[in-house]
Amino acid sequence: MVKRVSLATVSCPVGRALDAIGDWWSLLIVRDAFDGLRRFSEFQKNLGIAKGILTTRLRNLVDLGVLEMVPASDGSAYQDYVLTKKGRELFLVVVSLRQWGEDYCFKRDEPHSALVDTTSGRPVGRLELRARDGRALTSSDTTVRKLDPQRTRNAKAARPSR
Amino acid sequence: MVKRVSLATVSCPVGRALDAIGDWWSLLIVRDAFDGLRRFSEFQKNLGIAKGILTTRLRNLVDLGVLEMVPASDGSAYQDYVLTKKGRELFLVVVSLRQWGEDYCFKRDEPHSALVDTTSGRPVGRLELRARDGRALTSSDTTVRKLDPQRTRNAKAARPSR
DNA sequence: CAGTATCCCCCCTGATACTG
DNA sequence: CAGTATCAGGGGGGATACTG
Repeated sequence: MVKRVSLATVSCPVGRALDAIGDWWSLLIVRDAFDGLRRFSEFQKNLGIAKGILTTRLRNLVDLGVLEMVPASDGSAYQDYVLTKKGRELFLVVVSLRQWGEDYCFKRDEPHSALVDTTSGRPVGRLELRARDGRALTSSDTTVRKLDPQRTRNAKAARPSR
Repeated sequence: MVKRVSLATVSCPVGRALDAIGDWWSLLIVRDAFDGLRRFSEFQKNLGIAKGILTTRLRNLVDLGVLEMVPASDGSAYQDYVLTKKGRELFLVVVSLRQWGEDYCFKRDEPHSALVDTTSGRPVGRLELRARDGRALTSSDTTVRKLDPQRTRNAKAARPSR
């Protein structure tokens, strides 16, 4: 996928992560994969995405190593798209978005889907960030230690100035 | 910001969250805000974003209630853009992206910025999701309990079919 | 400094039709 | 079903100039 600017080489991990899966559809596909969808048509129907776009996105995610193609579980001639380890480790990204969405993108009492612990069937707890010694941390307890003064993006990399 | 398709009304919190802050620049702006940037020019220089785009994005984030404008701390005639509570609670989204980026978007020994606990100056721990009873959970321990069979997006909401 | 205004291009997106 | 091919459009995105 060609982009205007590339964040693939910036020193900030957030930038690189967004470069990989920060586009409009990718995380939704990953979310659906967590929900058990595997087939082209399942993604297409569930997302309402155009086939061409879906093809591009799936290929991109496969190239990135987030999804992999495996022989279809139902024995058909096609492939299933399943999460790799790299893809499964996007779990907390999806969960963090889910929790924020639940907290701030719904009106009171407006129903939404919920993430449940399969063992107990009860909703999961809140995500937490802790210090090495176990103290819970919020944004005000942390700083980014920058390792170099490099700019956030690699200036002019994407397009020669006219 | 006008989009082709709107996810603002889907029942999945992930979709709604992405509808709000899932575009190319918004989370980068939020990340910079966590890093202490407040001024228009700071964002503009650090992101390398065009001024017009930045204006649009900042306004969108203010409209969403993620950022708010406050009188400039240096007494100048302009405004500072600071995170609201809603914005600060995107912290874990940014952290999850950061940790995934650190794990999968850098070569071995390639330097990257790190999030440190200000008190100890040491890198923070890993994000964790736990069940209500305290057990750590991974993606395979959870399921989404869907509350209605509504489609992921509101079909045809954005554009009448031709 | 902090935007606004304008121009323009390219790519993303979506729709439709087609193939094995 | 699982894509590929093709086309049209619209808007995101960048550069530049301008304003208070």
